[in-house]
Amino acid sequence: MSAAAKTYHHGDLRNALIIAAAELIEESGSLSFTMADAARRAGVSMAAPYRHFRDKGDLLDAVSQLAFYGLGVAAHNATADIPLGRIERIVALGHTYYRYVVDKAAFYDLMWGDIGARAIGADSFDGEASGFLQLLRAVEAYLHAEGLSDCDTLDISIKLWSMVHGLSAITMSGKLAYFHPDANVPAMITESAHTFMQGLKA
Amino acid sequence: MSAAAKTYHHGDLRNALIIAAAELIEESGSLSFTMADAARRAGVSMAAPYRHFRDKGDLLDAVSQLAFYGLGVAAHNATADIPLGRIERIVALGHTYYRYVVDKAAFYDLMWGDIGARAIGADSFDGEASGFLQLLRAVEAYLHAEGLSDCDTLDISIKLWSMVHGLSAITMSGKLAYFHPDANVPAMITESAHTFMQGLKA
DNA sequence: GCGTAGATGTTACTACCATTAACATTGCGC
DNA sequence: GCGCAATGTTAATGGTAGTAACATCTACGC
Repeated sequence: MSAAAKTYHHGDLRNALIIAAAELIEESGSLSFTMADAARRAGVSMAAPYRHFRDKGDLLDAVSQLAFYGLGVAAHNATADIPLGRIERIVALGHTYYRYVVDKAAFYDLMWGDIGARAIGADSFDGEASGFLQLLRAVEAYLHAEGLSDCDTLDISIKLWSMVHGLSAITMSGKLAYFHPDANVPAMITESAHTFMQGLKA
Repeated sequence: MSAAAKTYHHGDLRNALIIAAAELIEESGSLSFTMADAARRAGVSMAAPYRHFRDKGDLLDAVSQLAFYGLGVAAHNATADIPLGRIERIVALGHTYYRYVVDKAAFYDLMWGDIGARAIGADSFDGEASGFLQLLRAVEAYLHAEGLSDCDTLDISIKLWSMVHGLSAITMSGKLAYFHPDANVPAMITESAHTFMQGLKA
């Protein structure tokens, strides 16, 4: 059916609602959109969403997965031409992560905030699209190339991820600017990765 | 007046509300308490809080400051007997941070979440109680003791903080357990700090 | 084809919550 | 002590999440 066709049944309301919610979140810069807004944007009544999502949190879960997926895609695109084994590939992943957090600031809370609530349904990490999987690969290749094969890839990947996540989170919270207004965060990400890798060799 | 005395005027309602809100947040493990709840717990009508706080966000701001203050106190207590200049002092601060985030999980969103909203009123970092100030001191002393005086104390402190914050945040979000269920986070904090410092010397 | 079961939508609630308005009490400066 | 500003109270208002009862469509067995 055409986009303009008005049928009693929407056809793909579930996805339409996810997209509507994502748009509302991006536009408003917060998670406080109303179900009625999302429903209106999808062109249905305000009760219709409850046929597809138990409650608002359930809808937010779905948007969250979309956000994680988007991060994975961004990571893939950003590193496609950088050879495995180079630290530049790891650094590029870090920059992409930071950029994603900054650009999609409103998604941040959705992905990482609200501890416990949406923590369980973490299927967002499955599959090739997972940004973390890409980091694991890049780290593994780097460690191999540098003769650090006895290091724990998973352990190191998590530590690198934490560094970047922490820097991104602190920046976005506004606290960083409070005592280091002119911090160059991407540069710090690059340096941190290098310093850390240097420390591994010692 | 005694605690049980019922007077028309509460006497210290502002602080009573902050404490009530903090308790409700800890008990429920989320920020979704109602103003009516906080007011009831403080023993006043549901409209009374609005004489002291513009809205709920304003009350949350106040609780947030309390949370930061508590972190500073915890940091101070945890490092009192560890000499300045030792890396152990830095590591202890990291462990304290992590522990605070885990123990007061519900405060996490308040302190770091909701990007932009409460980001501006960052007075939480002022004064001696600030945990970050304590980190700065510990890092400065360590760099001096190790003959790394040409390093930028602020820059390194922020990087160390980010590492710990990232690890704490990722752990609390539940995502870490998804692919590394038996991760020993405190150990990772210790190792990260050592590896990073080692990298500085290279 | 056709008829019906279940999926999906709709309208019309309910209950709750943040916030405000109008009114009451009280402590403090003069 | 007097009067006013600060602080509380009760009673709306408006808005939102979620539910119930009813309507329409779609898919599938026959």
